[in-house]
This record gives sequence, structure tokens and C-alpha cells, in this order.
Amino acid sequence: MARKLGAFVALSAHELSVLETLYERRRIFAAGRDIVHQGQGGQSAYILTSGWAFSYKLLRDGQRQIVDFQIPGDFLGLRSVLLQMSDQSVEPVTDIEVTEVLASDLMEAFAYTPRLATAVLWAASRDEAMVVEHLVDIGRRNAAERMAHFLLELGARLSLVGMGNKAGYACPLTQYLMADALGLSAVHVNRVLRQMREQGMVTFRDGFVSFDDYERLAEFAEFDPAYLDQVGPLLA
Amino acid sequence: MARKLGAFVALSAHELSVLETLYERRRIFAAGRDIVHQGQGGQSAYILTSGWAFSYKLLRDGQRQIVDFQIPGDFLGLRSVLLQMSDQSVEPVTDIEVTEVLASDLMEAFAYTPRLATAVLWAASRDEAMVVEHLVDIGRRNAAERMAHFLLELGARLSLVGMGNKAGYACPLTQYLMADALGLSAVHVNRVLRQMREQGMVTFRDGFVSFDDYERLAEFAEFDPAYLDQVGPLLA
DNA sequence: CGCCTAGTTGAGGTAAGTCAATTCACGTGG
DNA sequence: CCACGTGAATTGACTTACCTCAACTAGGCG
Repeated sequence: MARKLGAFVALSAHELSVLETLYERRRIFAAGRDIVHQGQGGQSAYILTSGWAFSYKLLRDGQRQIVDFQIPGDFLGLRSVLLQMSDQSVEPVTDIEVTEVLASDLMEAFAYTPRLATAVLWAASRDEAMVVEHLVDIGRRNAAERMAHFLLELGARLSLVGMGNKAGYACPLTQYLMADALGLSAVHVNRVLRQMREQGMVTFRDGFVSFDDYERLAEFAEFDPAYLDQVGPLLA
Repeated sequence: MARKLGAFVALSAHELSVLETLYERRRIFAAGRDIVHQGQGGQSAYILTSGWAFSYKLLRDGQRQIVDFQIPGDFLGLRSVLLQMSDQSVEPVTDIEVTEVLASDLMEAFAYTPRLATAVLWAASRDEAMVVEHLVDIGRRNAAERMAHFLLELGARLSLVGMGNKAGYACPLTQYLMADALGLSAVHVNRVLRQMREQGMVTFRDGFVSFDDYERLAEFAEFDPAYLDQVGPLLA
């Protein structure tokens, strides 16, 4: 986490020590049970240490749009603390391990070490670039391109935390989850995956994504990982 | 702007005066000419004082996805400064008037008055809620629901700055622009608008949106304006 | 006066959805 | 140890929402 935030703001020893005090309660959540509920306020935020989760919104007719998946190192429910109201729910994909950050602690740290606040918010704003990318995905790309882009983005993010590379990665998602993330039906996700497998681009099978031809896939999806990177501290 | 930021962080007199120094150069841009280009860095940010603009991403095949429209009071190109790289372009819909905020000035202000930085980033993070809402729109709602939700959201935002109410508002957008925002074709936008007009829900004609039956429309679109509001300062 | 852009409408095509049946892996209880 | 149920993946047949192409209208402007 310190590494992540350090990308935006060079943190002082004091600020780092404040970060330390936040790192306290470890908690475990079981797969499939919501840990943040849409429409509730005053929640805690969490940092995911192991396992996968996803944030989503529910429509009244029961449909679900997954906004993003979270992998180790990501925040969970940060916005529900920042905006004092959760506009989305968060659910673990697998059993997960998190470290809890109390809303009150976080706000207190913000008040006394505003540079820390800046760093956190900066990181949050970078996440927005990802949501924008999803928007383009769903709005203007066909099913196969969406899927390709999605799998590549996940791969790139996992590579940053050492859980994947250009050959592939372990992926605990079901086709139903992918469907809800990509705005497709589960049946169509299946068809698209088969098609891509037959074309020798990617294979998703038994919880594992293998890039059969990374370059061709990246070309096909117009994938440019620039929006995921952050080079050096922006604020000295 | 001060009012907008004050919603997140109670600003001191000193911080307000720093804000003042930022408010300097007024500039005019003509409709249809990009003011921020995808893939460029080191740009200025702007605050829109009059007119409408939109931020978008271009795909290689020439398709365009509009991410959001900006109305008076909104930031333009803030992320291109924060992340030192523009991941999207911004283009005026009408002729617009803006006040320029130099990237260097902004970063300097961030360094010396970090609480100000916090406020700005907080506001930016609130904008993300809007993008998420669009994601749900495009991913899981049909064309009519999307359109309804879109028109209602614009109306609510314009009402906040006194440019609209529950009866309607002036709207300089073309059907082509709406199509690119909603991930539809222009032809289909036209059909959907006709349908909604015939059903007595909304009328969009001659640059003016009239809500013929606001309640029914809001019900139809599952529109909940909560994500647009912010009540009091979160940080004393 | 003619051109250009925005809007409108119709006809026909297609990507993706829905419904439904089948398989397979897994866990659970008799 | 086997019968059973359940959840994920798979595939086929059919439907539909939205797209594309195309023709036409109307206003603005050099």
C-alpha cells in the first residue's frame, strides 16, 4: 500500500507511521456474502490482502452490473467512506482476507496529514481511469473485443502484483461474473470464449487464463496498458 | 467553485485566497475544436464558466464514446493534469468560456495547501460516481431506459446550477452526441425519442428538453439523484 | 439558389439475448 | 458406495433489440 501511494505523493516518515497505525485489524470474509451494501453509510474501508472481490450495482429487476473486480492490494469500499454513502455493493468472489481501515481513523488521518489524504484520493482517481475504460468497452466494442480487453486488463493488473504474466494467470471468476461485468449474457460469454479459444488467442479453462497469442490479442482489443501505470511521485 | 469544494472540506481564508490566485486567465474556445487531446501531457485544466463541453475517447475504427458532458461549474481536463497524461479528449459543444488553471500553479497550490488538494480530489472522486452510473446505464439498461436516465441526470445537474428544473431545460446537444454518449446509433436515438414523446414522458425538440411527466419518467428510469448530492463538509 | 447539417422514417440484416436440454464435477446424506 | 441435488459450463434453436443503409424533409447560410 505504501508503495502504491508513494507513486503519487512522496510520503514522509511521519506519514508512513500514520499509515502503520491504520494497518490493524485483519478480517476474513467468506465468498458470496456482501461486505458493503449499496445505500448504507458509515462503513469501514478495507484493503484486500488475499482473494478476489468485485463491486457492483443492482437494478430493481434483479440485473447486476459489475463495476470492477478487486485483486490483492486494491481498496474495497473506499468510496463508501469518502462520500459517506455507498453507491455500490462489494462481494468477495473467493474467501478473502482484508485489513480493516476504520472510517473514523481514516478521516482523522486525513485531517492531520492532508498529504496522505491527497495520496489516497489520487490513487482513487486513478481507478476512475479504469472505469472509463470499461465504459468504452461496453459502449463501443463488440463482445469479443470486450472480452479480450477485459482479460488483458486483468492480466496487466495481476502482473503488477506478481500474480500473472504474459503467459497467463489464475482466475477464479465464473462465466456468470464475467457476463455481469461485460454487460453480456452468460451464454454469450461462453460462445465468445469458445470462439477465441478456437482462434488461438486466449484460453480460459479450469480457473486459468492462458494467453495463446498475446500480441495478436492486444492488437485485436486495442489494448494499451498506459492507463494502469504510474511512474514516479507527482508531488515531491 | 469555492462552493463546490466547500462541500467536501471546510476551507480556511488562506486556502480561499490561494484559490483566488488560480482564477486568472479567462479564455474562449470555439465549438467543435478539441481543447484537450487524448495522449498528450502537461496540459492546463479549466473550469467551465459558460457553454457545454464533453469528454470522449476515440477508437481506432473512428467510433467515439462520450464519457461525460460538462456544464458550467465543471472541471475540464482535470485528470490530464492529475495523472500527467490525458486519457481522453475534451471538445466544446457550443462556444465556451473557461478560466484556465495552469498545471504548475495547481501543483504548487497542492504542495503548500494540501487541504485544498484534498478538496479538489474529493470533488473529482465524486465525479466517478457519475461515470459508474453511466456504466450501469450502458451495460444493463435498454435504449429507452438509458435515454430517460440520461436526460434526468442532466436535468438534475443543471438544476444544481440554476439552469433547469423539473419542467425541463435548454439542451444544445445533437442526437449524434447523445448516440455517442449512450452507445447507440443516431438513428436509434431518434426512434427512442419519438417513442418517449408519443408516450408522453419527455419531449426533446428545438434544443429544449421538456419533462411531460417527471414522476413517471423517473420511475421508468429507476432514477435516484442521491449520487449527485453532497450535503455538508466532510472534513472540518 | 444550392449545399450542408440535423432530423426523420422505412426496410432488411445481425449480434446478442432467451429458452431449453445436456454434460460434468462436486458435495451431501441415506 | 451410490443416489441425488446443485452449480458451472456447453450447445442448439429461435427471437429480438438495435444497427446499417438509404431515401427524404427542413432549416440555415454563403
